[in-house]
Amino acid sequence: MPNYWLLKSEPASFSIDDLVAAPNKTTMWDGVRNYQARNFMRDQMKKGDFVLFYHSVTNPSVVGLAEITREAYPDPTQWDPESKYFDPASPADNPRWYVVDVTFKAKLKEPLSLAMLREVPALAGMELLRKGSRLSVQPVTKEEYETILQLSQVE
DNA sequence: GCCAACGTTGGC
DNA sequence: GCCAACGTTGGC
Repeated sequence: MPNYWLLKSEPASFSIDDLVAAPNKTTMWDGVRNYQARNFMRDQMKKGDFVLFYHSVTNPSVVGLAEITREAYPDPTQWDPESKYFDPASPADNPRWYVVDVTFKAKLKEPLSLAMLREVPALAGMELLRKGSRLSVQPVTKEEYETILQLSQVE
């Protein structure tokens, strides 16, 4: 059984169009530096899992669909002193941070804004809509995912 | 730009 | 182990 996820990204740093433009429409989801998010990626994400791609901060909205195409492996940026994600405290033999590969599937015809999603009763329990929710990698139920699909018209 | 909600750090 | 201080996220 596949899992369903929502991944947040600030479009100014990495947008759905950046994912479309990436080689093989695939990117390494690096820079996650939150343990709860890390645990989801490392312990639960499986190849073939479904992903909602969410733009935060600028016009917060679900903007597209993606897929997990490679399961967790160590995040190389944690050992790169040039990277802003550099973590000198992460041991080479016991990596603290992980990435997965994410591949583009589709854009929504129209973004589904946070404000719109808040008005959908079936989504009332979504982590995304919880006050103070900041988790950038979060599980979504199959029902929530399918509700989003129904609300959106995928290109 | 403001600020609420979180997560992390570090002194004790 | 507690908790104040600090830094960050992210909606508005």
